[in-house]
Amino acid sequence: MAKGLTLDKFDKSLPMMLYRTLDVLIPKYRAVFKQHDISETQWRILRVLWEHESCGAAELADSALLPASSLVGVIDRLIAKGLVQRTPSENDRRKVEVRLTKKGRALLPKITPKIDALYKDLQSSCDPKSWQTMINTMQQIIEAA
Amino acid sequence: MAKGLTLDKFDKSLPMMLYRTLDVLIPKYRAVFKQHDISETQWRILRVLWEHESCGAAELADSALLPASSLVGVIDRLIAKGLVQRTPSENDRRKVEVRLTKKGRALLPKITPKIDALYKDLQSSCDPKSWQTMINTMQQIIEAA
DNA sequence: AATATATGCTTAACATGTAAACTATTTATA
DNA sequence: TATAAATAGTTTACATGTTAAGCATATATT
Repeated sequence: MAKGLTLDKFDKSLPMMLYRTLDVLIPKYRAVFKQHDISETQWRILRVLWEHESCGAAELADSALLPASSLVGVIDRLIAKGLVQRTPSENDRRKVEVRLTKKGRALLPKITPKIDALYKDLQSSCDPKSWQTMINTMQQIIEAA
Repeated sequence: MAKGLTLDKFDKSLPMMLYRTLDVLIPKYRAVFKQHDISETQWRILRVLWEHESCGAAELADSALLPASSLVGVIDRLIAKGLVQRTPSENDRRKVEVRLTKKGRALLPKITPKIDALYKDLQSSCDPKSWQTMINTMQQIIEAA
């Protein structure tokens, strides 16, 4: 809020606080991803595939918090980079399976430690109890919705 | 997370929780804004202008948490709807002043009560102390950044 | 005053989000 | 089984985000 005007009630509202928090966190992540020429969105895909060998598009979109229609282009670009591949499913010919390539899999252990370090650092700037309350309260809001 | 796969550590990470929380909140807001044919982004602009008669573009972008380059198009579309106007500043000819039109100002009291009600409802689903801890912890993260 | 630098906004190119429609299958139902 | 309905993914059109560059004006330096 360097030059920002003040509208206290608005500024401290939950949506604005969520946006603002992301606005300070994501650039830090992006700086890491940029070193490996991927976007934060692309990272979310890779991160899911890392733990789930093969995913249908719907699962993948859901797990990475991407709208299905956005996923298409993101996967296209990951394929162009040789990080994932798309295979039509055999059982259900509507489905598509997405999986990491060797190159994609090789990328993850290079990035993950940096991200983990970043996260640990972030977490250490907060009281653990407050942190947990923050997470739990968000979880509660999500579940109540 | 209807169909979402489970990656507990990832799912509960702060960025993902922030995204997920926004993902449940923003659609509720959008439903209100849609009734008045504006987007959530446009609303943030109007909301700021409501309390600040006339804003330079930089202030406005900062206050509404929009990148300056996005602001241009958003303002263009708000002008097309007749809700705001752009006036070149007299003192500094680089600057532009943005302000509500009569129509724009008239829109606000129609939307605000619905948004306030929505917010009150949201807040009532949480323990006030937890809520405040959540907000404070985010504020702390923002300031630490 | 002349030049350099900074500032404020805009433009451009591309990635992603949003909403709705569309296609090809599959599954359910008459 | 023929038809309707649901599902999986894609496409489209448009709004917005991201990054970098561009342009005009203003300010600082010499």
